[in-house]
Amino acid sequence: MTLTARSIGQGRATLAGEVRGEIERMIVEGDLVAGDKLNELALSTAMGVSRGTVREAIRSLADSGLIDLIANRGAFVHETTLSEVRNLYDLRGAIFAMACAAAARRVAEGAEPELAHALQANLQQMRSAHETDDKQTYYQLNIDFHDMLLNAAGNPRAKTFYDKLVKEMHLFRRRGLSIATNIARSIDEHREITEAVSSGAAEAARAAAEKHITSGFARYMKLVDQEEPGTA
Amino acid sequence: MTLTARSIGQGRATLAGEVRGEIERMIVEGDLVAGDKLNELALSTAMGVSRGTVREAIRSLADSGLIDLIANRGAFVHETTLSEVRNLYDLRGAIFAMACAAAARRVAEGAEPELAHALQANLQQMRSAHETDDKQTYYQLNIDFHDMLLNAAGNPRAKTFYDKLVKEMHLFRRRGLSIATNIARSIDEHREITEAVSSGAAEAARAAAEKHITSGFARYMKLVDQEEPGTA
DNA sequence: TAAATGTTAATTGTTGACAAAATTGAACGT
DNA sequence: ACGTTCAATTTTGTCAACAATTAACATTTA
Repeated sequence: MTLTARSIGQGRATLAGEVRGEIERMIVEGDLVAGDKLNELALSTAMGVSRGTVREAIRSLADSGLIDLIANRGAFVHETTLSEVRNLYDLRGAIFAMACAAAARRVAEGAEPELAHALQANLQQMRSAHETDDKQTYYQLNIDFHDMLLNAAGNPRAKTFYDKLVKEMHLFRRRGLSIATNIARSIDEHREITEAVSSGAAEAARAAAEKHITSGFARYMKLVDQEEPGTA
Repeated sequence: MTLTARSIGQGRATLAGEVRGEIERMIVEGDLVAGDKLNELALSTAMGVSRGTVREAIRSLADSGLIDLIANRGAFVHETTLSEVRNLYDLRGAIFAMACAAAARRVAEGAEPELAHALQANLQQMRSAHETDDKQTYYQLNIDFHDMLLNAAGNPRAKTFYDKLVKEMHLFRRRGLSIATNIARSIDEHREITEAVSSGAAEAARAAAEKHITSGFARYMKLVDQEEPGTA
């Protein structure tokens, strides 16, 4: 592969950074699946860079949770177990709840004059996307909704970690399970969050956000269970 | 420096892992302070390993938040600002609250038969350490208390992240501020958490845990403020 | 003097080679 | 067949050298 032009995205001032992004893409897009081994030599020749550079990229990815490192044996795409998914949902719920509470406080302080309007707009678009059954748009709006709140919380560290969690959860979304289950219910939960945040009610926002993630997990579990019963 | 024998701590199967631990120690113990530059060559000759190995160690530390990486300029010990400390406290509170709620649920399920007793014992020891003004012991017991709860939550990922946060917060604890302020109050908050978790009351445990971290932050801020007013 | 420019030194980025460890698989015996 | 031993091969860990970038300093010029 030749390093493409679009690679000039963000953390890519250096070659290793570019390679890192490429490997991450391979994992997220399913080129590499859970359990796969990352062969340093193979990757380096495939990408036309040196082994050391690939090695550096892999090391940098390891802490993100997408990759497991075993000394003298190599790097493997992390295999997320069902119990880990539960843990990830718990963590994500905790972060998101905290972020929504913080966002609500900032709204109350007048620090986020645009937020209420933006959330409301997103909610409306989501409803029409649902009506027209536009999954693609719905999916993006859903991401945007959570991003807006995370950004409004004014806690960049929280956002970074949240994004990591979401990325890692995608690793488990292999079996083609559609994420979108019970959309109507999910949208209503978004409405609750929007109202609480917009009115500056921190505790209500926190509770609504936590509930949203928790029931999201429940919806997901239901899907998994009916697909492969008795794996829990 | 020659790599000491005690280096056989945890992530030390490989040389780079050992170097990483050594650099981390330097940062935590104050050998390297915020803003300091990490010179690859200097470190490598000092430790008697190759530059590449030091480089790998530094890269691995970067994601932990202790170190900032700037392309073509090098690695610097992260300078934690006051607003970042607030963010870290918020995050830590969210994780700890979630963990305590999870621990309470596990107690309710009978999955943690030892926990209530262990927490109670810790509480008692803490009280006597406070009476005899044994700061060293108190400090360790405080760490143990939080560790027990994080472990009981059954969420290793949460514990890892929590530990990272605590480590990063230590970076800000330069100016010799004693961490132990209003110990009596802190112990009473521990009692609240202990009671909620022991009785399996998840929501109460969550609230008590969150309050504990929040008021810990308030106590800390009071100290900082009276030391250098007008920095917030 | 101060700003701009050119030159040199120091430091990071990248690479290829060598050493050590792990995996593979064939030969061997039971 | 089955497991064990051990050499051959592959793969990772470490190192030292080279290239590219940045920082420091002297020199020129307005």
